[in-house]
Amino acid sequence: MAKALNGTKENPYLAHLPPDQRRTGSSTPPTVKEPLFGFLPRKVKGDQVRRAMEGDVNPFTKRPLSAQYKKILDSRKKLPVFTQMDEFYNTFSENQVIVMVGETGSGKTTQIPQFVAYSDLPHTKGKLIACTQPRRVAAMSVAKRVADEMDVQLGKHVGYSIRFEDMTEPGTTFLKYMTDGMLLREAMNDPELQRYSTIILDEAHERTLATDILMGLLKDVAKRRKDLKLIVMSATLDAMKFQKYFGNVSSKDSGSAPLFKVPGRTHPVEVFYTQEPEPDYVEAAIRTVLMIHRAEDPGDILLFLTGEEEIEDACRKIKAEADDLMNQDPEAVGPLTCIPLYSSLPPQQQQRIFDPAPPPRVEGGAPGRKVVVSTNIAETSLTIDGIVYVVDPGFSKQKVYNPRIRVESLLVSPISKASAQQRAGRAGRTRPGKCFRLYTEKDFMTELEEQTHPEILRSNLANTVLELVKLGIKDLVHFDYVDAPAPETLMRALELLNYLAALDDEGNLTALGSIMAEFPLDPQMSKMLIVSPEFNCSNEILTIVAMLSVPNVFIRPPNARREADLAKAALTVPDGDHLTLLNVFNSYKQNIHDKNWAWTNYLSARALAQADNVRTQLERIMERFDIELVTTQDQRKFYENIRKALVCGYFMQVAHKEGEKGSYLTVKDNQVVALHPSCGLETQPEWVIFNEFALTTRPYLRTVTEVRPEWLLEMAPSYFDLTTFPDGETKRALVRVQNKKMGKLPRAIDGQDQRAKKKQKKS
DNA sequence: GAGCACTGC
Repeated sequence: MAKALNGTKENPYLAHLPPDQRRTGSSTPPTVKEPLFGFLPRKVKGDQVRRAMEGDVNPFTKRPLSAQYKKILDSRKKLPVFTQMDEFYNTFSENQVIVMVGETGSGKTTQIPQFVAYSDLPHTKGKLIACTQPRRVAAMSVAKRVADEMDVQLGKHVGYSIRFEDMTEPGTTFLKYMTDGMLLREAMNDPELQRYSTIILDEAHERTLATDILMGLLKDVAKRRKDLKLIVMSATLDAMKFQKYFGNVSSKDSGSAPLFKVPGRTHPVEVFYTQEPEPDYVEAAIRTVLMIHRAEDPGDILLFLTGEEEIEDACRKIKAEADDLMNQDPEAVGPLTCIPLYSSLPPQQQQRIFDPAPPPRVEGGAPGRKVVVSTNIAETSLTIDGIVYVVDPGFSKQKVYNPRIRVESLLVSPISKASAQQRAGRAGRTRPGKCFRLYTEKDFMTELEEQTHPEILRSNLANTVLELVKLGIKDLVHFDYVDAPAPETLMRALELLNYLAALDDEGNLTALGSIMAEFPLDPQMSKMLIVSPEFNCSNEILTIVAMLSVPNVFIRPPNARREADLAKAALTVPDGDHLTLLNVFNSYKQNIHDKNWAWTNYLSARALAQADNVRTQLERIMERFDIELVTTQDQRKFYENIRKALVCGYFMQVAHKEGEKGSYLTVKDNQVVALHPSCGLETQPEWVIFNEFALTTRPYLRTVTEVRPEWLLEMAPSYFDLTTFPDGETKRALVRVQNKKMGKLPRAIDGQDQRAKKKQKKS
C-alpha cells in the first residue's frame, strides 16, 4: 500500500535526507513548506496537484517559483488537457496501461508527462519518466518547453536524450524526453527498463519501426513489472487498435485498455474535391495554386509534392505564371513568393518558410502571398503558421521493401486517409482554412487506405531482427507485433545475419553478433568494421562506414554540373567509390582549417561534419570492445586490404558483368542492373560489390567497388558454396576461379552447367 | 548519363 507524503517513516520523499532531518513519526504539520504534503504516489487527485502548482515553492526543487512560471501556468490552464486533469488522474491511478487520444493543440506532449510526475513522484524513488518522440528536434524542443514550464534548468530535473546528445543529469533528471530509437537502444542493455516508473510513447500513430518494437517489448515488460505504467498517445483513428493490443496486459482488463480522450484546439478546415480524377497531378497542383492566388482571400498556401526535383520544377513554373498574372492585372493580383521545402535543403534555406508573405506591389494594391511547396516534411516534422490553404494532390514518396529481391526503394504512392487528414489540418493552425484535394471524393472514400502502412511492413528488418535477438527475443515469428511483418522479410533478415555469422544455425546470437548489435549500423557495416583489423585497415573502414551513414556529400548544382563533376573527378579513386569516400573524408580533414574547402570542391560541409561526428561515436564503441584502429603500412596493399574487408560485410551484394554492354547481374538474385552514372570506376570490372540497389528510372547500383572473385570464395565460403550455387554464367565464372585456385587445369564445365548452357541456348 | 520521402540508433 502506498504511503502519503506526510512525514511517516516510509515517506519516500524524505528518503534522500539524513535520518536526523527526516520528520519521522510526527503528527504535527511540517514547519517547512512542503508542496507535496499528503501526496500518495499514484493516488494523487487533480485538486491536490492544482494546489501544488499554484504554490510559491517549486514542489520538485523547493526553490521559490518565478514570475515567468506563473505566467506560463496561466497559459497552460487554457489547454484542453489541463481542464481534464481530474479525469486523467482517475484513469491513470486505476490502470497500468492507458491509451490517450489528444488531437493537435491539446497540449498532451507537454502536460501529460508533468501530470505523471506529480503522481509517480519519480524523484523520490530514483526513477524516471520517459516520453518518446519519433524525431530529435521534437524531443529537444519539447524538453526545453517543459523545463520552462516546471521552472527548472533544462538538463537538470527535465532533460532529453538523443543520439550524440545526452542532456540529462543522472540522479537529478526525473522527466526525460527522448527519441524512440534511443529508448530501444537502452532496452538492449536493460531489458526490464528498471530506471523508468512510467513510459509514455508519444505519436504512436506514426508507427515508426522503433515505436512498434517498443510497443511489443513494453507490453511484455508490463506483464512482468506491475509497477511500470504505460501511456500510449496517438491520433484518433488508431486508438482502438492500440486499446485492443494492450487489452490483455493485466488479467483484470477486459480485452481493451482504457481510453483517455482530449479534444484538440484547431480551426475548421473546409475540404474540396475535384469532380474528375486529375491525369497530371503536378499540372493540376500548379493550376490550383494559381486559382487560389487569383480568387481567394489573403492567406498563405501549402502545396504537397513528392520530391526535390518535382518541387523545384513546380516552384519555377508557379513563379513564372504568377508573375504573368500580376503583370496582366496588377490591381487584382498581388505578388507571390514560392518557397521550396525538403529535408536535403540546408537549414538556412529551410528557414525561409517562416518569412512573411511579400507586401503589395503598390500601396493599397492586392496583397502578396506566400506559397510553400513541400515534401511530406511539412506533414509532421515542420509546422508553418499562417497557412490557410492546403493543396493536396494525394501522393508521397514512400519506402517499400521487396524481400524477394532484397531491395528497399522509394516509390511515389497514394497517401492514406489519415495522411490526407493531417495535411488538411495544416490549413487550420491559425484560422479557418480550406483544403483542395486533387482527387475525387469517391477515390478518397474507396481508394485510399485508412492508415499508411507501418514502417515495419515496408522495411528491410536485418537490423531490427539483430536488435530483437540481442533483446532475448528468440521466436521472432511469434513476437507480439502490433502488425506482424511478412514471414519472408524475417526469413531474409535471419538468412543475412546467419551468413554474416551474427546468428548461428539455430538462430542464437553469436559473440560476434552481440558486438554487432551494439553498433548503430546495418549489420553488413558493423561486420566489416569488426573484422577490419584483420586486414589492417580499421581506420579506413571506420571512415567509409561513417561516410556511408550520412547523406550524399557530393553537391551538383544544376547550373554548375560540369564544375561539380570535375571537382569530384579530382578526388575519385578509380578502384571504387568506397575508396573515393575515404579519400574525400581524408582530404576534408587535411583541409579542415580552410573554411571554403568543402564549398570550392562541391562538397556538403554539413554532411562531412556529420560523418566526422558519426566516426567519433563509432570509434568509442570500437574502444569499448577493444577493436583496434590500425592502418596498413604497406602502401601497395593499402586499397587491396580495404577492398577485402568490404567483401566481408557486403559479399551478398555482388554483381557480375554479363556481356559487353555494361550490364550486370546481381549474384544469386539475377537482377539486371547498370552502374549508376555517378559511379567513379574507370573501367567496368567483371566483379563489383555495391552499397545500394536503387530503383529509379531503371535499376542502378550506387557506390560500387571492384573486387576479385577469389576474395568472394575466400571470405564467404558458405555463401559462395558452389555445390549449392544456382546455375548460370556467374557460377561458371566462379568455378573457373576455383579451379585455377586449386591448381587445376581449366577444364570443361561440369554436367550441370552443360545442361544450364543448353537451356540458355534454347531461350 | 542520374537524383535524395522522412526519421532514427
